[in-house]
Amino acid sequence: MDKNREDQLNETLMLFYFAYRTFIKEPDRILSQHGIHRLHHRILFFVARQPKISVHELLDTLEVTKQALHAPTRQLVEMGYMTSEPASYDRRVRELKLTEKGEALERQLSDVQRGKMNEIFELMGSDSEEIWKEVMKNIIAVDEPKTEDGSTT
Amino acid sequence: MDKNREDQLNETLMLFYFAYRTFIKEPDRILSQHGIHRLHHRILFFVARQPKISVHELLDTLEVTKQALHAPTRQLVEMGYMTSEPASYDRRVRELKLTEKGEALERQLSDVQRGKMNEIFELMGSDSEEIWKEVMKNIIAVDEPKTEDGSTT
DNA sequence: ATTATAGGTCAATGTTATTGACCTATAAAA
DNA sequence: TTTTATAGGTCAATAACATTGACCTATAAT
Repeated sequence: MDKNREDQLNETLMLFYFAYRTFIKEPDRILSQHGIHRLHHRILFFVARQPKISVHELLDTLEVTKQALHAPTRQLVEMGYMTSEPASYDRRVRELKLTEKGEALERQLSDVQRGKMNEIFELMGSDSEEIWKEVMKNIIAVDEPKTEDGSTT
Repeated sequence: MDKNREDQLNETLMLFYFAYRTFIKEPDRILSQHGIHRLHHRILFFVARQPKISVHELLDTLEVTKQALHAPTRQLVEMGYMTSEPASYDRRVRELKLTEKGEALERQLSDVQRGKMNEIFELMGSDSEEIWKEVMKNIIAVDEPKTEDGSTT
């Protein structure tokens, strides 16, 4: 790989780091006003996307241990942002759902990020949205488990 | 904002989170084999890009306190990955530089990321690289300080 | 001489995360 | 029906990573 190409790729590495850091800055500022943190936002986000998600599914999504998830989850329930009720189909399973208060906070936090992405994609055109997503999907793809014949599961 | 548009933007939020997490996974695995961590990679990366960078410049780049930077920096020097020498122009300033051993480790870590990005951009075409970078630059731009007349500094 | 800058260090604190152990409740399988 | 597995909660110990605050040396600039 020639020097110039390496410099271009180094720029992408820097942009990835700086962009991610910037992207979570404002939500983190809002979270801290409520005495909660990044992981709380992630929980709120994924519970909002998939109401009645189980603790187990959330663990698999976030790739953390249940001990790491437990404290923030309990806090969110205690603060009235979320409920945790036994599932009718299996009383061992807890179904997590946002309350109206939780939905409002999740909206406030994620709207900052959705609004910024929307603004950029409107500025740059809808092709940019598809391409940006495709690049990100390709990055994630490396990490996905494969079956023995090489097909993705 | 209609429901469908919100769903599309939610997908971008998920992709950003999952892609960033995947992107640092393999370097983190290598780092842990050496008993060091994410911040060490960041230090190695920025010192590699800008040899003779001062501690102060590195603090500004990484946006951490000097107390947070200090331990990892000292470890990297003690482990023989980096040197810290007084600058000729101002003996208070320490110039950080990678040793050959440090350059090799930085290359090993960042090549995983550069290689992945290169592979994706080759697959998707050079337009995708320019567009992806432009989106990321726009995300970073929100956070940049502005002068009174609105021009970026 | 005084003040400011660059950097190093110690202490206290707190979040995020880990591994390991152990508990209850419930469901599924033998 | 007894046994085993699953879902979840909790406690403890540990550790990275980060903060604020305080204080120190050395050097440069005023």
